[in-house]
Parts: sequence; structure tokens; C-alpha cells
Amino acid sequence: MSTHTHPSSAESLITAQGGRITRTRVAVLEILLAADQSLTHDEIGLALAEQGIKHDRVTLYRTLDWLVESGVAHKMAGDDRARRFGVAASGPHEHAHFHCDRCGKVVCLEGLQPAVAVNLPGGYQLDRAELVLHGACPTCGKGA
Amino acid sequence: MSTHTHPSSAESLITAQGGRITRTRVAVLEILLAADQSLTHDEIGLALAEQGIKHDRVTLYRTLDWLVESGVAHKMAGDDRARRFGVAASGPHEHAHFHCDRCGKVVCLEGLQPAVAVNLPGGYQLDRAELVLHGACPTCGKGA
DNA sequence: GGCGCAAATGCTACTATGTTGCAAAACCAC
DNA sequence: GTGGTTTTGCAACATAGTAGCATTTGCGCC
Repeated sequence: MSTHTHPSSAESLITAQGGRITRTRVAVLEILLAADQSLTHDEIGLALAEQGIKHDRVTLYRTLDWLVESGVAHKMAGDDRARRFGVAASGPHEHAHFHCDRCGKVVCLEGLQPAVAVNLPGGYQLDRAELVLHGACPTCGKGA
Repeated sequence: MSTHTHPSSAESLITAQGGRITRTRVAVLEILLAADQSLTHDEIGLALAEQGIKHDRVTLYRTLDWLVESGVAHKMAGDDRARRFGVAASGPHEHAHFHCDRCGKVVCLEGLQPAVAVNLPGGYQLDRAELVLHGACPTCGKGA
């Protein structure tokens, strides 16, 4: 297979960050790109396994860390103690998240950063704001 | 010591929630009330130890959980995987938090919930919003 | 194509945070 | 004080994440 089957934007994203193209890295990034929600380390590991991609827990942690450091992905702490990962939006991670309190799903809401023109008590230097909305997602909301 | 040395609002808060007055519970609540920032389970445990109050790791977890359930305290996940606790403001936990990216300190910003009148993509039912501001706190900001 | 080197992986073992079950102790009403 | 329920303390377990190191792999270079 000398001709690359699909032109995968994942690979170009990786090389753009000065990283090497590896099975795990490409697969993880493609999973994140395809996902419409933030995934836990565990969920990504499961997806990898389903694709028959052999991997190690530690490797996955390091791969995800690398993606975050490179600015390709972003990391966020949820209510449970598991971190969730998603591909970063165009700009810096300046977007809101919606956390469904019923199914625990977390989706990224792009282009939704509101006016966080709050009056900080002085002395505080604002760098970035993180907004997490809690409630029910469309799927869970219907059931009620 | 039949006369209570200090009239502790902690005790009244506890009884108001239908809980029993115990060493640990009162001490933990007083620590939280006195703190100007959110504390981790570990920090609280350390403070208890300094006061010579014997306690168990598990007891502390349960005490904190009880406080959160009773609405007296609130729980929040930080960047590290440790949960932080603080006394809840007057209303429900409708207030913002400031996370100092240098010292890791988390303070509650009361009366600061901004207009989160974001336009949700439809289907989403908003319950509450959690706003976390990142940057440098007054102490760390000066150093730079 | 083969060579060498640095980056990335995989393994084992370890730390940290949080949870569960149960018996003993403490709290509070009487 | 006594009784009954809540709370504690202990031990063992569960889950999330980290560290060190030998091996493998991607990739530039010849």
C-alpha cells in the first residue's frame, strides 16, 4: 500500500506540530476529530481497541498529553475525577462546554463564549475563562 | 467547660441541616468558613491534624460529602484530579471561581455570576452554569 | 535501500484520590 | 443513665494517573 488510502487531516496536524506519525497518535487524533463530544482516556482506549489497535494505557496518557501540549486537543476536568479530551477549536480553547448531568456526556459548544466582562475584585489578572453549562442534553431531555 | 467558648456559627449551620454536632464536622466547617479559598480534602485534613483533631481519611470524605449534600458547602473539580471544597454562598452555588494558574489556589467570587444568556443549540436544557476564570491571583500577579 | 539516532512505545511498578462494608464509638432524646 | 440511630474508624478495594527503563519505530541522512 504505497498510496495512502485516505488523506487524513490527522497526519498533517501531527506533522505540523513537529511530531512523528505513529499508529496510536493518528488513530487517537482521528477518534477525537470524529467525536462530537469530549472523551475520557478510557473511552478513547476502548475505541482504539475496537479498531484493533494495540496500545498501552500509559502510551495513551502520553499521547493525549502531547496533543494537549501541542494545542491540538484540550483537557478538562469533569465532575467525576476523570479528565476528558476533545479537539481544540480554531482559536485557543475559548469555548464553552455543556455537561449533561444525566448521562455525563460533555460536548463542546463552539462559538459560544459569552461576554465574561465580569468585574474582577482588583489585583486579579484574567487569562482565560472556562464556562461549563450543566443540564440535560437533547437525548436525555426527551426522556423526561 | 460547660460554657461554650465561642458561639460558633458552624454548629448552628450543622443543626439547621438536621445533622449531629461532632468534633470533626464542626472543625471542618469552621476551617472552611475561615478559609478565603477552596481547599482540597488533603489541605483540610492537614488543618485538622494541626488542631490536634484526630480523624480518618474516610470520615473526612464523608463529612465533606455530607456538607455538599446539605448545601452548606460546594464541590468543584480542578485541573489536577483533586476536588476542592468551599462554603457555599447565600444562594445555590451560583457563583464564579477564580483559579490561579501559578499557585493553584481557587477562590470563590461571590456575587459575580454574569449574564450567561448564551444561545444553546436547541434541545439543551440549561440547569446551572459554572464559570471558572483562569489567571494570576493578586499575590502571584505582583511577583511578575 | 541501509544506518543511526532520537522519539515514541510498552512494560512493571508505584502514587494519589476516592469508595465500600462493617463493627465500635459517639450523639442526642428520653 | 439507657436506647437507638448517626457517625466514626479501620481495612481493604477501586480507579485515575505517573515514573523509570529497556525495546521498538519513525525518519533524516548517506
